[in-house]
Amino acid sequence: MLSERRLQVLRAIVQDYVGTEEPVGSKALTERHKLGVSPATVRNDMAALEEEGYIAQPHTSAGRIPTDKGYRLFVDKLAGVKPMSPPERRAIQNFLEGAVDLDDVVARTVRLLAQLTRQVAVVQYPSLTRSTVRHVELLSLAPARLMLVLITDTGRVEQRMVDCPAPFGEASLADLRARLNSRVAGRRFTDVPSLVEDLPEAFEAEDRGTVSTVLSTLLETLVEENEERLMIGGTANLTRFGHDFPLTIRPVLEALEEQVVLLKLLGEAKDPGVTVRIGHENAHEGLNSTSVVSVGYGSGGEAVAKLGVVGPTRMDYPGTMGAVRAVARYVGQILAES
Amino acid sequence: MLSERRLQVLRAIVQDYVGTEEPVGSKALTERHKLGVSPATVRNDMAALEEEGYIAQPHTSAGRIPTDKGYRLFVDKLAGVKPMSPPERRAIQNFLEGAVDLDDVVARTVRLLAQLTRQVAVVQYPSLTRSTVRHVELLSLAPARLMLVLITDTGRVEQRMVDCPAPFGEASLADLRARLNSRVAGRRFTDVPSLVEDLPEAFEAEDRGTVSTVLSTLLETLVEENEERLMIGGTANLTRFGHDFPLTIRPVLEALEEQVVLLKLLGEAKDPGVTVRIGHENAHEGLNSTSVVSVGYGSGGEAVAKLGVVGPTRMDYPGTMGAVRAVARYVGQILAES
DNA sequence: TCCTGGCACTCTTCGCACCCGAGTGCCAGA
DNA sequence: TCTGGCACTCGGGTGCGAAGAGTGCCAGGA
Repeated sequence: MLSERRLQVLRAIVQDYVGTEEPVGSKALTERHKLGVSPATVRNDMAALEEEGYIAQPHTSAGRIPTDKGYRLFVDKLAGVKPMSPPERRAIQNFLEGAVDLDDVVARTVRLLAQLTRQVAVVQYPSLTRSTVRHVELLSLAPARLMLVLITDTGRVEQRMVDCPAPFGEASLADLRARLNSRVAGRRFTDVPSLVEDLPEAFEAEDRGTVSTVLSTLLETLVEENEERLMIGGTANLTRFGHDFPLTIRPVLEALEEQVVLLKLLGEAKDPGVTVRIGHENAHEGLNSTSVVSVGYGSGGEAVAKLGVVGPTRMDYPGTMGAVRAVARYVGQILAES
Repeated sequence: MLSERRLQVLRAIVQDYVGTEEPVGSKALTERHKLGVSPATVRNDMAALEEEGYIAQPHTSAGRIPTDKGYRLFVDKLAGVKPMSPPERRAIQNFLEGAVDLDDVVARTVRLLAQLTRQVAVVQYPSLTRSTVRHVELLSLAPARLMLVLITDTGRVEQRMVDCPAPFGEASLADLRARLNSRVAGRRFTDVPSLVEDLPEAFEAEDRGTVSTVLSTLLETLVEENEERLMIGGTANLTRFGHDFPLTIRPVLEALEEQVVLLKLLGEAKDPGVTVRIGHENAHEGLNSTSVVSVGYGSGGEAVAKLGVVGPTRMDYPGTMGAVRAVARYVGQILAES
């Protein structure tokens, strides 16, 4: 177990390194932090911390920088979440309240997060699977062609074309629309399949094929998780990454373009609170020198999607976590109101 | 007027510089291109080209690189559009045909363009203003709350909330829905305002307020050009920009995040064919060292939106123009089919 | 037992001088 | 009008030495 002072030394190293972006030495540490001990003592502590794998030196005779393990300890034990100041909170709220529709909410959230954290922001659209159905609409586009429109309680709209096996009359269409809505409106997505199972039986034989097709399209839409979209912003902040960054930035940009990777990344965060994945803790190789700070957000008490930021492992964790948490909270509120 | 040979020299300089990314000297030119003259002659030609502002040297005693003006001449007079090869065409078509909905079409187009050109691809969603209305749907969410859903012929869906000044009965709603659709379905957006102008008069006095509100929301949605969205991809290709690129890449990333800037950029291209904007021809400062190759695309004969790529001024113009043109053509086909 | 000051050692990072080569401009001659 | 030759320029790479930052270790003191 590390002594209290050694933990303080680690904390100081992390803070200084995050601030200066340069390896921090024993002398500089004692000057900038009131540790009450001499550089020599700090050197001993540093040697111990290095032994344990919390810090490392880029080359012999350079200062120390925290390792992933060091950041992990820092995040878990040494630093809390820095709450947003009241003015910041008001600014967040004001900015989000101007949104006119779901796209706008997400777009504003991305910009806000990117600005607050000065990092790359990722916001997942409210997921379908955990939402409830607000309304299902059926439109006849051609004799044997329907459009299915699904509206969720988070204001999201999905549409699908349906090619009917047989022509479908306007009366049947109205009937189906009414029955469908009376059964599923207000219900959770996961409950829908069992609720509509026996619906074809209520129709004439000639219409059953079409009804089944419509239903299966609806169910497909409901479970289509890979359709989950996300929005990214603040990529310009990647340029603050480091000096050697042509090599660093490229895999990150590539990873950010792979929606699958990002969705998986956000999905991994299971905690109710803010989740931090540091460096190699990220499964994706291109993100091995980045940290991901993510959190779930939702309109009710329950999370329907995730949002977060991606930045260098050398980031201001308390501040970033605070910003992410605050934004998630306010987005949830906005979604609940709309 | 420049002699034929000098134009050839310029062409050779552009081609070599695009290939090698290094300033090209007179000796190297005569070795790599069969100009039939000695380096000394080429030097004279180069001096003339430099005098005219088509090329420049980064420092004394370095090779020459083309200026924006030089690229402009190259694009206008010295190089055509390189057509895609049949296999490439087939690949494009196959890739786009797998798309399931409009979002998917746009997403695939972006990826395709980025891969083909190895540059940043920008695709604007089919614009509302030039489209026609396929269907307008009205849903009652609460006694005094409606949702307006607008479906366009390009498969795009827009939804808006409408807060009614007075409760609106289900019968009135059906009436409005029917009248609205009979008037505007299949019509162009620009014609809609005059078509619905007198609609409130057909309703009872108590409903007129609501009808007007619905109509004005609809009209707002139709003209809301700033709502035009776009999708960006291939930003990782920015890392191939150059050596000094921390400074170069940043303003580009920032410009790419400003949708307004990009929309304006694409919008500027008025030509029916492929438009190329080189370096300082781009109004936005951050894009002064990039070129934008863009073209309109559409489902019918008419363009409904734009797409293009953003890359360094040192790019393969013929190839890029060919790829952009081909992709636009096939996207148009796909949209027409759906 | 733990902290401290001192000291020798290790590396990296300039700054500087230097050379080399690519490329140029110009000129005289074909 | 083109060509070959020649002197000149300048950026990039290399080698060396000094400076500086930082470390590890050790012996002495609370």
